[in-house]
Amino acid sequence: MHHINISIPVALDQLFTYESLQVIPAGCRVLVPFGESNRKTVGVVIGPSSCETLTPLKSVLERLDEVPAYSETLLKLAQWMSQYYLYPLGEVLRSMLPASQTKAKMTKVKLTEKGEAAWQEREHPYYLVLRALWKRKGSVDLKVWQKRLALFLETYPQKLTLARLEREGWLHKHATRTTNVRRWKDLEAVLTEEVESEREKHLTPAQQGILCQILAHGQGGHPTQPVLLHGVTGAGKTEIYLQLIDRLLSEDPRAQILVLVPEIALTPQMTRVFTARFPHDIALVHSAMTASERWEQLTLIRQEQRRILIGPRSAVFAPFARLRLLIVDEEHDSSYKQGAGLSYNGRDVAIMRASLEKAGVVLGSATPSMESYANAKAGKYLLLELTERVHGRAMPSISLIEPDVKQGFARKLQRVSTPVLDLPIDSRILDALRENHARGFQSMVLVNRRGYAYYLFSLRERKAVCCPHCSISLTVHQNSSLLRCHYCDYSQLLVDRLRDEDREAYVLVGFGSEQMEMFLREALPGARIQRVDSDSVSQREELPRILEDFRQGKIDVLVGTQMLAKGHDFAKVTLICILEIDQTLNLPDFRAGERAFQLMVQAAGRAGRDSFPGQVLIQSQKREHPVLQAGMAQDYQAFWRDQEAFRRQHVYPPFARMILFEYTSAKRDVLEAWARSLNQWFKVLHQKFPEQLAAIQILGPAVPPIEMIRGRVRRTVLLVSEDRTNLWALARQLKKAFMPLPGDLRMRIDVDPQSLM
DNA sequence: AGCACGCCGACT
DNA sequence: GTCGGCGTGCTC
Repeated sequence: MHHINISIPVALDQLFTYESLQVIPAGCRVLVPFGESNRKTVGVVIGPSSCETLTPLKSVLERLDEVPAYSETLLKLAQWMSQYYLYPLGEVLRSMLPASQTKAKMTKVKLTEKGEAAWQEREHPYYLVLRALWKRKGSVDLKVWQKRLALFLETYPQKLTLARLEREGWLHKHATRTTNVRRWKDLEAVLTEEVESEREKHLTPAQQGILCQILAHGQGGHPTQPVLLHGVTGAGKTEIYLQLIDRLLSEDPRAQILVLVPEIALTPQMTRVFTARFPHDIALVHSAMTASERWEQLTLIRQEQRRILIGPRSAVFAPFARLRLLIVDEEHDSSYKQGAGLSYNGRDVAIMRASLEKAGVVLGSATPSMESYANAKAGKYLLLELTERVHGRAMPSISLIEPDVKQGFARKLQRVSTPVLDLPIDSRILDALRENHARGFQSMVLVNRRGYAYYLFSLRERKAVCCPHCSISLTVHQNSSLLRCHYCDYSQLLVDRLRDEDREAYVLVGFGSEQMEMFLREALPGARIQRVDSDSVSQREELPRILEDFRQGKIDVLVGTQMLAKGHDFAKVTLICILEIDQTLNLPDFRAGERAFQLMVQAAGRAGRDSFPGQVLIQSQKREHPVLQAGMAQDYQAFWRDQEAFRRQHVYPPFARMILFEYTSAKRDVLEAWARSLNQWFKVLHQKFPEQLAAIQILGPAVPPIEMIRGRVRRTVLLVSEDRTNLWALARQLKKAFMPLPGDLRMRIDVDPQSLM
């Protein structure tokens, strides 16, 4: 009998020891009985256990991988992530494989025959409930089902529980078996369709120089240092990636390469470029794929049937056999940071993985994050800069226009469809749009928020109409017929909220993408206008289709949120209008300036890619703002100087590290009492460890800008310090000190938070 | 995080 | 008297 340590996906920082007849190597998944009910759970073998135990051990039920699912480096990476992100190892390991690949058991809820009959009979008293709970006949995941029930009872309060419905014979619970644990199976060598591979493009001397420096950097042993490739938009960074990959593959035919891209850039266009150059080498992962499709692509990488993987942040965990190079494109992009759960930054994990794999890593961006640029300046990264566009193409011009219209205006609710007196766009910008269209070119208009109007303002109460579950105003949608919360998806029909005579007491404030689209349709008669935001492109295939239509010239003007400014290249777009940069700058967030600068420069990068000069018009009342000045000149150095001073002065990243603790509870008084005990705890700690805490700022417990989300009140504690060691030590203490948390309190830890809201 | 145990209010 | 609410505590 062997004793082995196994990591289980539970919120516990400990390993569990099991018995096994065979020796199972580290990194293999196993099926084990866990907990009082011995529920079947997938664990990961960490190694042999040496310690003697007094209690009898349970036995491993089944070995799930012949060859470890987690390589040695992936296990090390998981351990590093667990430490760095203060997250239980078992949960980290689970997050590294595609969802539902590690679940052994799932509970489902199914209609009985009696239930199905009622589900189909309109007149049945239970028709409404059952329809709300089952979108179609068949099984529903228990958790999903319970959420649906809660939602239903909110509108139709009555006494209904799962147990009662089960007892009355409408439904029954059943557990699906362990069969959906994914195994690696040998794929037949997949035939790729014959594609004419595209020839390399000729590099400019500047590109050639960069390529040589990266290659030289990687020679003589291991390329230990990341490369930060800072190249203006249109400087041909992609071509450098392609030729770098090509050189590497001809040097080492078994080498594998990871290309990380922001989620939004995973369009057919992007993959076409890589596939054209390396027709038989591309594996691809993106969010529209099902778990099994991803699993299949990962298998191709694992079995070395493909040498290049393109994917979003989660691709950084792919089971490479021989990873030699990692490329992080648009490294500044905020989509590399996962928002919920284990909130890791794909770029940072990529750098750690590169170092563990002894592989090279190249970060590329036209607007590097201040974190990466600071690392480069400090000599931790090799900084390479491309300052000119290929083929001597001119940089687009950016001009700032101080609006001749009143901003922050409000409009009567009743006459929304008639032309309004206050215009959302300066007349010069509108003229430029008209003229550009008349000349046969395309334009893009960027606004900050989806929906129709930003919010509905009650004149009587002098405040915006808010979500009942979140302390945030509801956004007006669908030509002001619907109110929706962008945090919890709560929605309410306007007719349900106010009677007709009440309408006089409300006004609409702000132009969302939906209303901007309507406005432009009126203002630009004859132009074909399409809106792009997460409402209009909810279906997965829709965005690529719209972008393709746009590329083919079937659309004249794209209106949308900032997602338009990211990574798409359109040859005939010669005018881009950014209407609300001031609001971006005004956000109560120390990264506001960085976001605004990125938006301007990235948007400018979309304009005039081909042989037509591009123009960017920024509507702003802050002409003197140094960030806007830097943005207009597309001068990263000027931006850096301004923000560096500001961030150093306030000790913000990248000159300090941050760890954010968020505590939530459904009850405000519970949370307030909790905040007091946290304060007490910090006070005692300060007395005990004055030196260690001297260099750490403890901000909070504080009320965050959005105090309540999804019916849970929030408090935050922000730890800031330049002293990494003591910062993490304090965070670990704070995490441990109150475990387990009393009552319904929940804690979320966000290391290197992207947002402090 | 699940899941079971256990101790109190309101229904047949 | 039971059903079912959710606080508490454990998981090799």
